Amino acid sequence: MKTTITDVAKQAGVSMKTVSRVLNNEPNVAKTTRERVMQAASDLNYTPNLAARGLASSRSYLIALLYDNPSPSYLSNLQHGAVEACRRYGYHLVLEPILIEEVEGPGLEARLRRLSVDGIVVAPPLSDSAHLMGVLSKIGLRYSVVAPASIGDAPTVFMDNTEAAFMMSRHLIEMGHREIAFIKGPTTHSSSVQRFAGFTKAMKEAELPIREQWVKPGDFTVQSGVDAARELLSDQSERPTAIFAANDDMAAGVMTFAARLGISIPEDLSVCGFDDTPIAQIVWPKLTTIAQPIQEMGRRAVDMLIDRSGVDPSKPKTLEFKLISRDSTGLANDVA
Amino acid sequence: MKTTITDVAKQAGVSMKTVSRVLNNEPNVAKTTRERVMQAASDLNYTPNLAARGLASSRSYLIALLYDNPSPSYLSNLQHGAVEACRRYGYHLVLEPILIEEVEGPGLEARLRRLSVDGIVVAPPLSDSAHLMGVLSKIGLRYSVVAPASIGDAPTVFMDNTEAAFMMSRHLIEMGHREIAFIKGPTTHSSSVQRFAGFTKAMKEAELPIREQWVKPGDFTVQSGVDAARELLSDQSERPTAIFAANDDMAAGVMTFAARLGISIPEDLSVCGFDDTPIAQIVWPKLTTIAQPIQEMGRRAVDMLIDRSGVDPSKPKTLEFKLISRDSTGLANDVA
DNA sequence: GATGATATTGACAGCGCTGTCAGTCATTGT
DNA sequence: ACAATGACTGACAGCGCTGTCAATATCATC
Repeated sequence: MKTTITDVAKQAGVSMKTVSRVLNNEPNVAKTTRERVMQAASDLNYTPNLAARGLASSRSYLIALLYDNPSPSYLSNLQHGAVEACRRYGYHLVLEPILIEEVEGPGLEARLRRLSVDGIVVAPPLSDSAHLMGVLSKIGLRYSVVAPASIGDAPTVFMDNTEAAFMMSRHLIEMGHREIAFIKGPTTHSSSVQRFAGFTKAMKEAELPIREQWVKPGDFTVQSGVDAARELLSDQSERPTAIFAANDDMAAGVMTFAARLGISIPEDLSVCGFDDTPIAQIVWPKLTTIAQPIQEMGRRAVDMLIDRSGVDPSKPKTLEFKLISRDSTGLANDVA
Repeated sequence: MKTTITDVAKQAGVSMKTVSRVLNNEPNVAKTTRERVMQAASDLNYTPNLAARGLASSRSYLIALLYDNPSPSYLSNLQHGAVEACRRYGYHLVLEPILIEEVEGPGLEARLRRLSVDGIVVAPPLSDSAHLMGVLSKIGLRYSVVAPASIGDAPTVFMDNTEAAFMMSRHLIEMGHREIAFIKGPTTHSSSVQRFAGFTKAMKEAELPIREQWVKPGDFTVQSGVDAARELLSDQSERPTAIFAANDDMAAGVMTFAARLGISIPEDLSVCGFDDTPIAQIVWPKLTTIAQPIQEMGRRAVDMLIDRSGVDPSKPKTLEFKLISRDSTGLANDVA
């Protein structure tokens, strides 16, 4: 037999409503009453029925995380931050994977409607989809966005990819590199577009030429890094002294390929990545990269959803990145 | 204004109950009625209110995943499988991280009680805790376990770590290795204990000696792999020809250290890992390892929770592993 | 000591759905 | 033809909680 709020009320000698007030930390309950109720509740091992509470108050105490399989470590960090924030507020996080291909599909709206959660956190790359945001707004679901760029008018947590890539490029330039190659990410991700933009900006500012053949496409996989490296490094007479890969996996691919060619890092070639995934510390030498505060992003996204005081949707919250200089970048070796 | 089941009933000209029957796929509804209701529901863009449904039927359509930050890729795979299975049944997965230290603590029981989900999937390493299972049973929560070993009488999904490690060891032995070192995982994980047991068994069967100084402790981190490798490889005159690390990260650590020493893999040294994490394909040469069907485990764990037909808790479901032979293992080079 | 403001409490009516049970048909068997 | 079966449907009473609103108790003020 499940104990209900009525049992507690009886035990404490008060009305159901008063028990409810105590349990929800509402004001205007006498201190002694509050204590009596608390005691009764713990005596009876009472736990509220979430469904009933939800039905009566039309809240679910659930937040959904919408994502489309990003890298495990990204997801795991974001989740971690989000769950932590949820717990602070007594909420729970439910997982809702949505393939980016499904976003424009017909079933999406029904699926989101059916969700019945109090709020939604949209993670990249879904956060690039204006269409998705539109549907969310239309349905009237509250949501916040973890995004590389701010779109729409929902609360957004933000990291300046352009600026980060700019700093990283400057880091290389300051070490004397002039022949810098770049491996791009998928052009559908706005974050990878921005990373390239940051690189371009730094090169322009330093009045260095961007050689077309030294800008390679990639898709964020290790393999695409290897492929790009093959093209970049095979011509001995014309080699860049540094390669900036738009993420760590591709940078790892570059390092792998360089190792096979006997090119030593960072003496003959500097390599840097982006994201500071676990792999950055696994490769040898350890990878210079950009650390994003992903957990913090998850936390903030949930904060903005639940505690909307002081949230101005028009002002996305910008979080700081960190350039982590490890061992894969070094002074340029002019011997070309 | 949210549309309710009453609206649909009116629109279709039937009773609420009949709408409910249609929506829940209950039998004994005339085909034409069913269609009329469906039509009405979709016309009105109706979506059931989960809280109300939950209150009335005392089901929540939620499954919780209990975990204590395993590696991101493990978690991500398990989740993926679990979420997929949940979706098939119209359930959702909520995340419930629990630190292993908290398991014995006082707040745990209250926290689990408060959960109000229909079922719980317990992931390793929490699944090693008999105490946790005890609490779960006591509360009367239905749960299933993803575990390296079967404990208690809950439905369990199972992979035979011992057997897998045995096979891997045999793989090395068959390639002519006799001097094989082993790097253990944390002894608190039953899976790492089993992996070592499998290794021992294979060595015994092949009548090969297990040298004590060639069995090193580790904690599943890359660094511990590096440390173990340092001890294992620094004495040139007495080097193993193969190293079996109890997980991929440590194997990667070994490879990194070997590279620094100029030891080439697999010519001078064979290395193998366990788990087939993404890193196995990132290192060079690619790592020979054991692939666990983690996603499948997540899927099964949820299946057993929701569709209990044909589940015999006393017979844990054993899933198959795969030995993936890549490039980090090769024939023993007898030149010692 | 009377007045209004404020703090504290409870009665009651649902929230939107499903379980129970009873009722209406159409179909089958004898 | 009549009972017995089974298919189909609906009325109704909650599930366990919270919102609303009214009632009462307490306090400060002049």
